[in-house]
Amino acid sequence: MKALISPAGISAVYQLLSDYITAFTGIPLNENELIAIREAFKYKKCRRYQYLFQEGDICKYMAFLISGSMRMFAVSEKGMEHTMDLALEQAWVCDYESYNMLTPTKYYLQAVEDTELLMISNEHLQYLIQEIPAVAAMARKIELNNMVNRQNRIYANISLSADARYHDLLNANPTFARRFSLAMIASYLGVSPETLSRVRKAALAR
Amino acid sequence: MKALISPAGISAVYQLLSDYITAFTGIPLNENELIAIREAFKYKKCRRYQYLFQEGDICKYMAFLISGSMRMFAVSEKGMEHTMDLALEQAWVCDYESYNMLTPTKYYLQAVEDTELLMISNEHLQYLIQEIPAVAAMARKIELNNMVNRQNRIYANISLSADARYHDLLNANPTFARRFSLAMIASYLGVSPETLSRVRKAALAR
DNA sequence: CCGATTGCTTGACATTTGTCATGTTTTAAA
DNA sequence: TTTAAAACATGACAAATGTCAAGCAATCGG
Repeated sequence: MKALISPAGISAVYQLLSDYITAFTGIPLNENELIAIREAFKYKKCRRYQYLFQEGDICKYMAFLISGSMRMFAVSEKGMEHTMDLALEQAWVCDYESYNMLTPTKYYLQAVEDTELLMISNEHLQYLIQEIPAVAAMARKIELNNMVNRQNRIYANISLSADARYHDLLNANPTFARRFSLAMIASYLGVSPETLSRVRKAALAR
Repeated sequence: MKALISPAGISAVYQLLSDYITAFTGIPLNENELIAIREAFKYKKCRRYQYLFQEGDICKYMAFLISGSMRMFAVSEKGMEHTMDLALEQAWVCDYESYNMLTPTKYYLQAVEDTELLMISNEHLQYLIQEIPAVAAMARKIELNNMVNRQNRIYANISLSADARYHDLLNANPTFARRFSLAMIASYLGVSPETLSRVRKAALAR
């Protein structure tokens, strides 16, 4: 059995987060801020296929991926899975609606690979935002990026073919093809796995 | 020629905005706050078909619709219009990306009918957010609603048929069918006008 | 290393949606 | 009111995508 914890240990995990915050915002963190961040974020490891939440749960935490990958999807009445989000290390993931409004989520959040997370509740996050300028800047920037990404995804959905949407997605996220199964990517794009398989084949022929 | 200004005059227009803020947030506004709001928002009227911004412009203002309606759309390389947003009175509209990052917008914002607006620059908005709790709550709530709406639209796009997307949209916005042309709604849904026409016909047959 | 499960590919065909052309209806300006 | 323009509807057909079934390939636990 493989070890699930980072070889370098928990400490390195928090280091990764604070490095990310500093790099992402351009604002350094002082010693007190580092401590507050360590106290606010819970470390968690998920095995492959493990769920962080399921339909009907409240999404209590926003999660920062240290390693591994996750996907968030909904299940339609006919039992089909529809992928709302795909996330790799250094990405954030949560159901924004449930997290902020404390309503039951429509989604499932599942680890695609063995995954390490740092999780923060909304109360802790609001506290850090108030106290730490770098965290405030980060939260603001994440929200903005999220908004822009969703806008672009909507535009792709209403204007592009399956083929174009796929190549757009890979262009923005070149590693997705290696890290997520064909079925997951197809479901993210809103096409059948068969269609995506044919799109890939057509791309090879060029 | 029809008069474009509200019969009741400009004052009533600002009253509408402050009533909206109070009702939307549940937080009352005091006299000083009302004055600050009046100073921060510019009144503007747009004739039908007039553009508030075009591709390449910076979206300098967020607009609150007092009356009328607008749509925001992009034009693809093949010259097709793709509607990102449809807005009626009491709705807010802007290109969130351009407004916040000061980048040139990809979109056109056009009045669908003669429209009255109250517009606010990002600097003024940030100031009001700092100074007025009700405005802070409102901005937060608008952002959250926006995020949720986009998430739901993405889910509809990747999981529902043209027919289901149309009826979903009308369910959430029953007046859209009267206020926006078939072509605009079709382009919002990401289907051809002919398809939407047939969807409507099928709905009648039930 | 093996078998079983899962993921992927492929073909045949069905369904949905798009495109083009044309005619009708509605709208708005003179 | 009249007329031109725009919006909408409809039929015929084309293209894109979905579905189903079967086989192949990769993966993983024993």
